[in-house]
Amino acid sequence: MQYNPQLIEKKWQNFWNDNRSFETDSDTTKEKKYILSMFPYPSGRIHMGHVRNYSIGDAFARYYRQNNYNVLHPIGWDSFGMPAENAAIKNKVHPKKWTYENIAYMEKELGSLGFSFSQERKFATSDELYTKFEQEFLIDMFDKGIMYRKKGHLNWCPNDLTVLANEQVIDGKCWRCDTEIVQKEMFQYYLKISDYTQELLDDLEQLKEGWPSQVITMQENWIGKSTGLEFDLHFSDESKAKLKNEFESFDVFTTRPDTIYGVTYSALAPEHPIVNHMLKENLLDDDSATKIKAMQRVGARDRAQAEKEGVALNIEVIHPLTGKSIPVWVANFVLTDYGSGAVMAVPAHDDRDFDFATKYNLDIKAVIKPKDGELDSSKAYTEVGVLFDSEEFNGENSATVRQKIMDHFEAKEIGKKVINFRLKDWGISRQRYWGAPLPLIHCDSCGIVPEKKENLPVGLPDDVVIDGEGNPLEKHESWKKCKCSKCGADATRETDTVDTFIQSSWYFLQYVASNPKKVFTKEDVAYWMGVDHYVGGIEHAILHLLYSRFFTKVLRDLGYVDLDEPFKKLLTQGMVLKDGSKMSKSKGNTVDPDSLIEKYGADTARMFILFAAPPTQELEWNDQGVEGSYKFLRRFSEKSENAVAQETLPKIDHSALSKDEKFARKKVYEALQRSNEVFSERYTFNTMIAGVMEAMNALNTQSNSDVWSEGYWVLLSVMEPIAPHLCWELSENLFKRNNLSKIEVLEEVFSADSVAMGVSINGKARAQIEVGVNDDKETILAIAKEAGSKWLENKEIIKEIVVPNKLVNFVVKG
RNA sequence: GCGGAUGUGGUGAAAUUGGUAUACACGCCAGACUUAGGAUCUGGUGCCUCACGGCGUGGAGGUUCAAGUCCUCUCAUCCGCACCA
Repeated sequence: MQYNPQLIEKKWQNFWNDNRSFETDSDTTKEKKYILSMFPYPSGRIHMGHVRNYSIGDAFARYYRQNNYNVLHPIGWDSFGMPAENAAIKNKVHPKKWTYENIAYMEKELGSLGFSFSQERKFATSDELYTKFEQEFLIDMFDKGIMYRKKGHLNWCPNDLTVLANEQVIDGKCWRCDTEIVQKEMFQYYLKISDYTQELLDDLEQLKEGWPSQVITMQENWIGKSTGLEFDLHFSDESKAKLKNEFESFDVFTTRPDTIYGVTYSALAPEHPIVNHMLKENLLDDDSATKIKAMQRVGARDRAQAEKEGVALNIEVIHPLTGKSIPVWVANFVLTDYGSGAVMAVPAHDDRDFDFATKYNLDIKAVIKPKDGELDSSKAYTEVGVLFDSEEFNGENSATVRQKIMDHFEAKEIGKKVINFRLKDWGISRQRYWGAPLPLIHCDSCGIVPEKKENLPVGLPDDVVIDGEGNPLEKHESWKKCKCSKCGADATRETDTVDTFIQSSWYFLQYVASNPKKVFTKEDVAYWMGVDHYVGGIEHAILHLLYSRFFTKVLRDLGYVDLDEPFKKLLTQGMVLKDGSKMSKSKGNTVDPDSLIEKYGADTARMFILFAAPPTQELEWNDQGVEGSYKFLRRFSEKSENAVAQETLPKIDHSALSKDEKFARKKVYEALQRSNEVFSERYTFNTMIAGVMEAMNALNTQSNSDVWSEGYWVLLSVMEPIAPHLCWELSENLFKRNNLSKIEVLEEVFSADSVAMGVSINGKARAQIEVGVNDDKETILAIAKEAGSKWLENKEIIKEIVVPNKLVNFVVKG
């Protein structure tokens, strides 16, 4: 058949639409597969990353459908977020209009690729229904204290009057107007992810089977658990008086209690309450106060780059074990939001403390030395060693003594063992319009109360002014006005909307809803969750995947689901590159999917993208490679003329076939076998496609029409997940599509009378032999000796090794 | 600095358990058909060598009858985190 992708692709896309071909089966006794590619943001047009993402997911979905699974393969739109609002500011388009027009256009693009998505379960997260369900969860979270409000330090742009996310601050300036960002303390809503850190860490264990190890590691590091000692450092009486008796002591945390006798100073973060107290009460000289204020102005990001700097506060604390007095400093390298924002400093055994002590000429006191060898006093010794100058702990191993010292502190009730996490509570407030409003009400007498559930959703007003200055909701007086849900008095709505990561933290649950107009039920979740294959970019390794895991656990505890982890298997796809770097508009190295499809068709695009590299690896774009995929599909189409139309798999007497015919059948079933392996464990679609090509090459060397027909019966089924349009067309014409289903691997084609083996001498390949499959070891050795006689002459054979079906190795001497 | 990944022909890449390294494709070369070919088909194609043969999976060692695969060290590139006490 002449290959005309434009014609057949349109034809089958219409067929699939008209026949609702990819909806789920309501029979829940069937075994299920939930195949999900991460949903897209409706930016305007699809790019190659999308094509790769959905081609991988679609291959899984189609494969499992052929193998009689009940397959859920949904898609939707992650449609809240800043770009819509930025477009509104720039082009005066309403965010809603911009978003939904983009969705319509991109749906057309995705449609032209022939992906087998469920159409009935589709939604956009900016749909009011989705917001309604989400607001119910948020109200429950607020009631249970999982969502709370507190003051936090935030990036604030004084020109645009809005909070910015960390990634929107570039070199300390607003990404849009270039204004210097200030740290502003304001009220924010948070989700208590800190209640779940230990579980999020522990449950990574059950994901190790199905998730890439690097993602597990990244999450472990991000959660950042550390165990150590927390204790108070008490001020001397003199210092207490100097601080006007406002402070008795402050907390420090250390993971190195073994170095406790080496503490020579203590350091506070510039934002520490004691520092602020001293500034406020004018307890510092002008010069010191100025320096500290300058430190406070530097953002966290720049501080990490800056040189170590400090100011002596001229106050002192008492060492908890030795009773000696220790000076207190302010240091720019002490983190405000980790631990208590204060540290004990051990310059002899910590690089940072060493640098600081050297710069300011502070005491350095070593208390650990190497087991053998001398202590090098020109730098900090941070390895494990033996304690000295440490009173009762002298001679102990520094690693094992940590527990003992912590026990000692606990026994004396001057400190305790604590676990610290790097992961902080999730700040979810955004002072933005295009997001889901927090369903909360501020009432003068009742405080902050949730909206009544029957009044949900709290939707967005359409008539807003979006000019990039401040939160449009804040300026919308009539929208803000409401009644208190508790006492009925006049009240105002909360104007913060939520982080869009909230929407993507549960969208995969709403897809399982058997009635898409209602929120998912426990039964839906019990049948469909977890996601069997989750496909997406590695860039979501931390945020999205961690938030989704957290949200799932919260919904479990709120009684919505019986589920601990949402994603069983995760496949992180590699980037699509051109000329060695990531495709991007600014580099001008993009390839437009639309024009590719127009020129070669969707099947070629899908095939190339799966053939050029394994899915987890980076993919280097190559126009000639695309051409190659197209040529293969054209040949695949044209050669189908060798097959004969029929409705069942032809029966073939294998023993009556010629060598080439036997070989062709073997290659065909090898391709099928490889396809089963690839989908169940390896995901290397490139090798699966190579197998189909090999089978085609082998079919071409013979002309038995039964072998051809059987070959097409099998290969069309194997290729269908990759190039569905062509395969449906050929299957329809040849086999009434009876072959697009589970096909058993025919073992008989793998049996052979003889097998090729290699002969090597001293491990060096020398000859090839052909032996009978039933030949015993002696016969094989005899044949091998004959073949290798040239290299065995006048040599003594010391050892003979026969690896059945593979090779014979002679070890010789002389 | 810490953590992770990758390194194989001219190129993208195969090699599933330690067992004939380079499957499949791109490119290139030659030939056929052709007025012509950037179409199609056939054959060839790791490197050195006229050949015999030798060398060859980033590099150096090691284990083994046998190493791309296992071990030790090392180099390069990429990614993530980065003063987390």
